[in-house]
Amino acid sequence: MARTTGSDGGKTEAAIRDAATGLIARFGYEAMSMRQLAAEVGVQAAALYRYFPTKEDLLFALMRGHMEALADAWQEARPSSRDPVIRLAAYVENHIAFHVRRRHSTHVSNMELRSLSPERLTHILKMRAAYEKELRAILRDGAEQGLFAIEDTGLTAMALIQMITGVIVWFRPGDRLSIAGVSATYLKMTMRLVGAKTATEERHVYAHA
Amino acid sequence: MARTTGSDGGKTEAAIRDAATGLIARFGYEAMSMRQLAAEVGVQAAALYRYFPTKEDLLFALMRGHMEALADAWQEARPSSRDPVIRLAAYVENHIAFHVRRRHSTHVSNMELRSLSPERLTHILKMRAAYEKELRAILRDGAEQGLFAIEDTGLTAMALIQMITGVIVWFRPGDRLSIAGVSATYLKMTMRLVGAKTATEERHVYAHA
DNA sequence: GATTTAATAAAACGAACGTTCAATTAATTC
DNA sequence: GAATTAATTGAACGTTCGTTTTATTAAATC
Repeated sequence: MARTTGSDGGKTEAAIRDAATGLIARFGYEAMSMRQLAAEVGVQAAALYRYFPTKEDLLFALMRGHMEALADAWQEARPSSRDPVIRLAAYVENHIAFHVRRRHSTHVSNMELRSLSPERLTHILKMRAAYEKELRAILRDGAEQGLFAIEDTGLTAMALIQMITGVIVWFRPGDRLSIAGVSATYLKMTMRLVGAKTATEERHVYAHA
Repeated sequence: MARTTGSDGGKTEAAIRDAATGLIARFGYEAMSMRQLAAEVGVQAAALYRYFPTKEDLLFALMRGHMEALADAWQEARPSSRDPVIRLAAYVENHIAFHVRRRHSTHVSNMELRSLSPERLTHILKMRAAYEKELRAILRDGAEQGLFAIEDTGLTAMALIQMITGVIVWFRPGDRLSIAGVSATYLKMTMRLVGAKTATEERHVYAHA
């Protein structure tokens, strides 16, 4: 046999990306063989090489796609308001929603960086840095306006990112908690962590004093 | 040649563990070959099999050793006080100090769980669960005594663990920040995150009101 | 100092790996 | 409907992998 009935390049490439994301997330990049991936797609191993010249090209394509989707999602979710509290809330909510929605893809991008060539590693890290820079800007603005009580903007940004990305480590859709509930709780923790004074909290503080 | 002058089983095993921890942390478990490890130790690949029957046995030994060391460190650092604030501070400080000190080992234990057999994975996860249970107990006690403002003990514990373990992702000894400085900042963020009312903060709140 | 045991080297095993190549068939173009 | 292009197969290549076996030498024992 050779070309199969109904075969289509576009569909096959998408199927490869999907299957690879799942397999790498589950077993790891090194542990996934090209033959295993081909079997998952329903194709022979050689067919993969029409779409991705090497295994590493495939990994890089997945990671770049993930980072581009993340940047796009944030552009879409970014609020027009200049209020740091509103912007921080939007950042956290978009981050959690995106990463839960794309759990496997996130796992790949976070765990397999060391399998990238130095140039490609740098490329992905730059995309990540640009995204994280947005959070630091929000924190800096909030601190300058006296809305946040922050010791170190860089440290706080890293702590927040680790915390909110960590959701995907334990969260499973259909758990006792809904995505919305988890997101709301993480938002409250975030606001306390940065020392934000919300209207509610101020009322509580005054009542207490 | 065969047995070499000055060769010693105890020393060789320790050298294998050290070298393996470094190599797996850098390149990943699957990517590290037994020949590469042997070369790092300064020995032939076959010699490794006198100490660890299989590659997976070696990985499991490293992970179990890491978790045991973590449990020991916490037993050592655990305060006699029953005050949740003091206990939480001790937990966070010990956690950060331990993980920074054993960065490579931590990376191995956090990233390579999927290379373990199901039984061994369960074993390591149980050790981890026991350690994290201590944190949940502290948070629960603090919440019950009205010292912490926490929505969900389990969620908060996970968020805290992700946050304070994340230090090792970006922290490099000899950075612009000292371990003590980072630890102090993370402790403040922790206390705010759980809504702890410290003496200092209460004074500040009252002065503000 | 002979004997036993511990530690290692050297070579080899079969299996699996990423990748390539030539052949073959489906879909498209003219 | 013939010619061309796109998609895929099946088989093979050389390499590397984890692991085993056998032989050899250093250290420990008596």
